[in-house]
Amino acid sequence: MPEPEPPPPQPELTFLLGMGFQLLLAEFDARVAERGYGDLRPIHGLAFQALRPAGATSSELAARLGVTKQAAGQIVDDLERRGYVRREPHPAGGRRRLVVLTEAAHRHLAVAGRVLHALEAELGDRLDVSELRADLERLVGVLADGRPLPPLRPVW
Amino acid sequence: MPEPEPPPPQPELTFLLGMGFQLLLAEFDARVAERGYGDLRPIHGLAFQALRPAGATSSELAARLGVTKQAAGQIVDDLERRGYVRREPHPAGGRRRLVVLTEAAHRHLAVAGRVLHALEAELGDRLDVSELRADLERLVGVLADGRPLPPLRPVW
DNA sequence: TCCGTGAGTAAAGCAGCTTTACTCATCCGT
DNA sequence: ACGGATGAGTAAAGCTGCTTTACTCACGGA
Repeated sequence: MPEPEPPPPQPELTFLLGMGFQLLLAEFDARVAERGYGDLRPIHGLAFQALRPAGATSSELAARLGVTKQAAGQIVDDLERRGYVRREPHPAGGRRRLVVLTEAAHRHLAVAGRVLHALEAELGDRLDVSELRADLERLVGVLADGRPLPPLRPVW
Repeated sequence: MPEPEPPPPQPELTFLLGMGFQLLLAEFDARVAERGYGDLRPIHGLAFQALRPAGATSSELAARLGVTKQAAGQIVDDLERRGYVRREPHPAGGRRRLVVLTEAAHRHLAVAGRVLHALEAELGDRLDVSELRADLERLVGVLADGRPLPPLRPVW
């Protein structure tokens, strides 16, 4: 019989990472949606975190999210229409405008944080999460190879 | 001073999974591209794997990739134009057509396999990959909760 | 024979971006 | 004081990789 090419020997590490991320994020997203935030995608949560401490301009937001400033501007437009952010005059003046979170966004961050920690705690009952976390930190450290981590993006 | 919400305590597990996947896939993709396959995206590799043993109809391919049959049809059209697959009459007749891999696709699978294993071997020199793999298998098992694993998709 | 079923195709629509091309306000060097 | 250069923001079109809607066609069985 013909022997075309060796099959992947085990579940590939790359595959497992992707599948783990996909399943965990899906579960997180479903639970957050259950709590009334079905209108927010992961990128919105990342935007909230990027804006958390004191706000930012949409150009700064663009850099932190790894998208163009036009895309960031569209995200901010969308979030503003839905009451999650406000645009305020920028203290440094110029053409800048400071994008800041509203109370609604802070409430979402609090809920999302609680959901995430509850989820990790549940996982902690079934496997050694701290070992996994330590291994992943090493993996990320090795692959980043001294460079700063790029923004987290939809991958492909 | 106001105390808005607790900051995430550590690098979140979800974040680390996503970042690990993103970095590892990017490195894999770059190395495969260096070997002359810059024209193939991850979805094409997944399609090759789904078609490997004896080919499949494009509807079967759609199911395995988790996309509509129209999307699978477009992927097949694209791969056919570029010489990675052929459409043959289906032995079971009907309107079906069997999509099979050409030698070019088998060569790509062989190259991609070697690159992936080399990459994992390099990581193995710097961290305990088998422990990580075992942890990830447990994580995926817990999150899948008895259900079959869904197709791997771009996540968000 | 006719109908149901499932494969495949065609065309339009859509989300979420990027690219290209600008407008403005401020800053800095002369 | 002035004339760029710089960087924020906006506008509009384009693009990719899908989905949705709507068919056509071949076969299989009642």
